[in-house]
Amino acid sequence: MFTLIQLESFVAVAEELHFGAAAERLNMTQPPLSRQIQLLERELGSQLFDRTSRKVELTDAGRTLLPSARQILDMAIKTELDVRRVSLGEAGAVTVGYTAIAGQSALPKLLRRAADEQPGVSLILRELVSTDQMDGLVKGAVDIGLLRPIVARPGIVSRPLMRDRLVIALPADSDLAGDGGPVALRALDGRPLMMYSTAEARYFHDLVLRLFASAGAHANITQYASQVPALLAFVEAGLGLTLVPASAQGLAPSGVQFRELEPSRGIKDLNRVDLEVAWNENNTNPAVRRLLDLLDTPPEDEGPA
Amino acid sequence: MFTLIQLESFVAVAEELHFGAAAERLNMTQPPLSRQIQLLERELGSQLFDRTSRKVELTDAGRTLLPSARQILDMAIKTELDVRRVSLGEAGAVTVGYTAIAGQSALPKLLRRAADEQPGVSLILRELVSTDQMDGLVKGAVDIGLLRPIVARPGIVSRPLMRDRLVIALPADSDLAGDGGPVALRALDGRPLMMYSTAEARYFHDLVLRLFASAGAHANITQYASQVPALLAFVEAGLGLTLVPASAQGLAPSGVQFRELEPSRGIKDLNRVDLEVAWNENNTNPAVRRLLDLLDTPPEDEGPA
DNA sequence: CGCAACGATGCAAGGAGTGTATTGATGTTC
DNA sequence: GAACATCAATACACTCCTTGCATCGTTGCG
Repeated sequence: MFTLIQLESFVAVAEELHFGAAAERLNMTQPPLSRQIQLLERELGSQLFDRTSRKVELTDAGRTLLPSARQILDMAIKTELDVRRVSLGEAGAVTVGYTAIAGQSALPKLLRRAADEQPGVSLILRELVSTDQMDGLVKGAVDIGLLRPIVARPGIVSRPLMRDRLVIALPADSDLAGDGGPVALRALDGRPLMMYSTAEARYFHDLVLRLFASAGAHANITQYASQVPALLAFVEAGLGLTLVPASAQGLAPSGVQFRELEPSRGIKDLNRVDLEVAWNENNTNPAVRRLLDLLDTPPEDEGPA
Repeated sequence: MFTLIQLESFVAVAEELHFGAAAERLNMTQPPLSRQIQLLERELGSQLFDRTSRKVELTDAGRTLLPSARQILDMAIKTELDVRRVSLGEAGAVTVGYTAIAGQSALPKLLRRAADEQPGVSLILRELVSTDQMDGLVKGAVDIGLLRPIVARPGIVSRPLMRDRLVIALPADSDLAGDGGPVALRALDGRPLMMYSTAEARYFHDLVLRLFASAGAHANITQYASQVPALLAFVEAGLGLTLVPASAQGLAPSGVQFRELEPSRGIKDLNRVDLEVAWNENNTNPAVRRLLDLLDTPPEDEGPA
């Protein structure tokens, strides 16, 4: 694993394209700078610069690294500032975890109410899959989780926040649209399917596959995305169809239409998308308590009437 | 500036909450681990753990650092894999920069066409403000920029991609909606305004302020966000109104309506949102050329008829 | 071809980091 | 309250790493 010093060295050379000038900028001499770059190249197994005594140019690998290097360094600086800020006794920090889907529904609400009613609270927002949120809640790294119901862990309490279901998103001119009524899942057999990325929305990925399997239909996945608007954009573009939470219909481009899943045997029970708010009962942060109170509403089923 | 090793040490202790177990996990002994944590605490000026010989607990500062530390380490690993991948001679990598707004319009199109017509190209996507994109184009860190027109730089060529304008987004029950015709900007005077974050959408932030100034109206900004869908969600929730590109109307929740800006003196010329594609004429990457060809379409004015 | 510029390499010195051994503090049990 | 086990912090010695100075080798330019 490389060091941040090596990344800084790399960025300086990549921007100056001259080892001597870069060294001067970093307040060091050229030879150790040269060696840091070589160490980095060895670490990454990649030549980062094509260089002679007269020219220094970035390779493809170097050009790939540069924006990421900058981003990592920026994050390191920002992180240092965040930690100092909290440490200096500013308003309590609350770390909120949310799933990709909660980011489209429950999170905006929480943000709104927090901004209105608790302007002094510093929210640290982390998009995490539900299992990682639960780990974070157990360990104290996450104060509040917006996650799907999973196996309870000792010390973690939760409460229903939202209940939803999946609906079919079709291109405007799809032959599957019919008269506007529910569509059988079997009718989706073999159609190009826009699917949730397993890294960011594994629950939905798995739920969709379970729905297909229960209907004996083949899920022909041709594209992945982690965000519902991206999936819907693919549908609008005619790349295929997808299943999204009913609550996401408000995000739809105009060239997308929605249909309910026909509630055949097995589908009705499977097609359930719950969202909970969870926290660690040993969490003593009063700002967390206050945020939880903001979310103290009964479950609601969202979707068009 | 801390080291990634220190972050790894911190994460291990934060997860184990026991220096001995964390040291074992890191294949080192406890005393140097203790010292790494102390160095990190000194570097950040913050106590990260409250600890005795019997208990180790995260402080607020520690809890703030933990998710960021994880993210930085994740990014470092991902970056290393990306660089190796490019270096191993896989299909050419193309770094595409895009503004927050282009991410809602031009980018999805590019992605679609690239996936269809150039499946072997590895796209590295970076959301950057236009000036940072231009810097990246000059330096070679960005191959293709999707940005607003800014002062040309030597060696950078550009081409119009999209032309747009701002429209008013109102809650469904707004008294400003009138009969559906254009609304004067003066009528927005003092209304709660949802505004673009300067960090991510400075151009739009500034354009909105210029429009207000030219109409002699006061921009009463009460919320910031970096993404159009978030701004529209705020409008739907009744928090106020906003100005968005006409092309974004397809993203609107059902509880939001749009009105044109009345083309009074000054407004018509100011209310112009252009998007260009730019690249460095010295860029020799053939994959870049091919992607540029995909985007070779005349300017179009997007919006409802 | 000669020359200047500049990255790479060799060497020495100082600094940084590790493990072993030990100390000091903290909870628990009796 | 005392004894004890556990465990983080500290001291010391040793090894490795990093830096700067000096020099070499290569590259473009005139």
